[in-house]
Amino acid sequence: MGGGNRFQEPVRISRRRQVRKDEEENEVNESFKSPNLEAERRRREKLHGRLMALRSHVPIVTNMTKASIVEDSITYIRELQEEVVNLTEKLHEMEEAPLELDEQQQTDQIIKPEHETIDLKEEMKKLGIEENIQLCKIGERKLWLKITTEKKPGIFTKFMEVMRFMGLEIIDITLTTSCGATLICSSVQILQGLCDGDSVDLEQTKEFLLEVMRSNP
Amino acid sequence: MGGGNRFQEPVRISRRRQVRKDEEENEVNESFKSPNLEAERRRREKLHGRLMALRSHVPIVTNMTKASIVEDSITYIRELQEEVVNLTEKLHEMEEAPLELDEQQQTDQIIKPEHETIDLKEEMKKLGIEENIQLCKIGERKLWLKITTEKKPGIFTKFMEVMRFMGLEIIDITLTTSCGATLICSSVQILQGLCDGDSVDLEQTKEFLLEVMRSNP
DNA sequence: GCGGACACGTGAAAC
DNA sequence: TGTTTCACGTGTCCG
Repeated sequence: MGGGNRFQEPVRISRRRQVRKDEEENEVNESFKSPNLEAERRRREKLHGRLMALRSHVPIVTNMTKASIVEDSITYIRELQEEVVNLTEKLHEMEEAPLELDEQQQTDQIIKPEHETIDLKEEMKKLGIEENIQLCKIGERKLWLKITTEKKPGIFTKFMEVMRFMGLEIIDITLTTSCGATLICSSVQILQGLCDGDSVDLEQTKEFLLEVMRSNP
Repeated sequence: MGGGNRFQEPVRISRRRQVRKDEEENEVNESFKSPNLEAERRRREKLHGRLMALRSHVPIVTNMTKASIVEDSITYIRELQEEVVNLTEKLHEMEEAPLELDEQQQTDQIIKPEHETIDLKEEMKKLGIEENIQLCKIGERKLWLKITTEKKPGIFTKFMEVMRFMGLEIIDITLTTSCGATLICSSVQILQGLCDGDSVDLEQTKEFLLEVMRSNP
């Protein structure tokens, strides 16, 4: 890009307009026409100020030119929008746990990576409690599990005992209690047993966890 | 704001310039001067296009005018920036767990809401292990605690047993294991005991947790 | 001197 | 009515 890089300084110096070259030659000459002259001046000034303000809000400016300012601001807006999308995505990823009970149906569809998902909701309903267990195989020797149950003291301890007994090592786990309900999400590493050839005996794991749920410590 | 709301349509119709009113009167008249006429035209066109593009990237536009477009885009950029800040803040809040061990010093300063923070790092160091316990009172009957320790099987179970024994109800808890280390963050509700008048016996809680750390199940 | 970028003053249109 | 915004053509600067 060639030409004048910097903004051209206004012809007038102060607030009031200064005589231009034309008017210098023949001072008042015809003077006349300028119904909206100053108004137009103010308008230009305003737009100029806005553009400078816009420029000050954009971190990276390739060029001082007006078009470049607007262009850069567009790309910046795009970057910001994408960043917001990514962040909310990440946030929702981590917020998977504190879902409302009603929203679980959605989760059932979203999280179904490799293997089948065992949904015991109906079976739990027969027992009169709103319990729900989901198991997913998310890797060669990794499981993802989610448990919703009533808040019962000691159930978490028993859960941990079962996990340890089954040779499942907790990689990470979150527990949240709200309104008398408990939600547990966890990824576990399979240390021993449970492996039947290439796959994991999800049924056995389910049974053990069910036992924990049913027990009243 | 009075005047022309919509952008004025260009005088010329097609690509090539169209005669303006001045030139209509006396066709070729003097024709002459326009060394950069078309260049200027292209420049205006470009800026106009950029502004329209900018407008298309801003969801809320109060007015079609140029200055308004720029102004709205500024406010939009501000909103986006603030949103990004808030989201990253939230994200870091939730990511408190998988902090590097070296970064704990920062956390010690950041999270110090109401009561004193008990840092046992030196004491742990004497024992030759990189263990760290922090307790904070975050409410009338609420504690926030953070434990970093070696990854030892069964330590989590024992931790849960201690919590239950002390009458501390887990509100929420996260456990993360990485590189042989375990990080536990949890908020707990104080159900019974532990209360000494208005404050909580953090020392006693600390001792119990310390016992869990030292035990080798 | 050519091309790009700017401020300027103006007529017209929209409200 | 007047005010506001626009596109236009021009002079001018700079690399």
